[in-house]
Amino acid sequence: MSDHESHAAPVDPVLSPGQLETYFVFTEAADLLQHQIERQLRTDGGLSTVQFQILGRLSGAEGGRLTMTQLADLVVYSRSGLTYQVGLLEKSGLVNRGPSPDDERSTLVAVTDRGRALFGRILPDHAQRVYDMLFDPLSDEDVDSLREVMTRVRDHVRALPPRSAAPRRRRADPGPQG
Amino acid sequence: MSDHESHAAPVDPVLSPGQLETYFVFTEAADLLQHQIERQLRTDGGLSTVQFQILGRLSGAEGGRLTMTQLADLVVYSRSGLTYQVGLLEKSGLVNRGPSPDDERSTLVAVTDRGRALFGRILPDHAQRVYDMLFDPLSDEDVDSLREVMTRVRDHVRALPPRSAAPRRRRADPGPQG
DNA sequence: AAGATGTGCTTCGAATTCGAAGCATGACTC
DNA sequence: GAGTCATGCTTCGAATTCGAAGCACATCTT
Repeated sequence: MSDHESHAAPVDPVLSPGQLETYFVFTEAADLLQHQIERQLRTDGGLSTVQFQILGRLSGAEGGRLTMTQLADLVVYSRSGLTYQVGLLEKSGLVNRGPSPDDERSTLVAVTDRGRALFGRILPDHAQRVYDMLFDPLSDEDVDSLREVMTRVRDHVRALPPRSAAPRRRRADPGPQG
Repeated sequence: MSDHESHAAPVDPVLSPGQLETYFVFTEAADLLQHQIERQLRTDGGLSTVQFQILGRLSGAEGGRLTMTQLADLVVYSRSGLTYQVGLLEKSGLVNRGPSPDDERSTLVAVTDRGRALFGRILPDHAQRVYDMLFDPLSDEDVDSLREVMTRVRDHVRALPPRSAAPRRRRADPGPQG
């Protein structure tokens, strides 16, 4: 034990006990919800959560279509994963893919009528299930508070500089001592 | 579709607009956090989130050991998935598996010293990262509120009757028609 | 105490996931 | 307008995921 407390003494924990507990409970609850939802959607409509989200985002989008990148960003999914999932949906006739007039590189994904119909058919049951799991035990104030807090967190995370997000080299980086 | 509006009239949406928005934002934020954390842990300690959670749960457990089932339940993971992950951790010498004295069927998983060491080494950075992402934009009251709300949700979901949870046939099921 | 039913874990197979690499188009500089 | 860097998407390979089925032990019933 040669710790004659130099400069770094008792090492303040970065997270207070309350924060740690909050983090754990948040994670646990989110995982539980996620698994239940996955199961429900699969059973009820034969869709995975991502597929459901894709249909939902497209149904809500201007003109019912979005580019692959926009979609990947909205549903928080990898590009390659999205390619795979959209491929499945297209095979099932729930979405279409076509070239973008604006940008020759882009692919526009659009919901089909069947896609909209399926989404509309599934939504009520899904909403009911979400209500039973998430909102049933919460008051209106709880919901408002939760929305407010999570919105702030989401915006904060989205605004954070991507940690190791230079997979593609950045342009002429002036560097540390530029 | 011979729906000549029978008893079910305008179909009140199950979720209010506020609830729907809350659900979306919650999901989005949780997914964002999850992805970031996954990446950070992988980069920083060579572990997946589940592996990290397993080490954490074991480190915090009485005697540093738990059965596979207890562990699967705590980290919210499938049994077979846990078998796989624990197998990986064992290969890396971070945990041990052994028979349970109480129940010959059970397997007891225990953290090794190396496992504890690794977990302890990784934790601070992880905590810092969680702070930056989740707690930085929140006040103390926000954190308290979030913990309280999520605790209620977690307990509620845990208490719910498993929806389609009869993967193994139930005992002498009288069946639909006796 | 034998037979039936329940529980704990692993194996197996099929589907999904992601990052890295590849390919094509766009944008910017000189 | 050729060269260079940036962006959008897909392909590829390797790793992970889950449920169903299988195996072994435990518990309950008669």
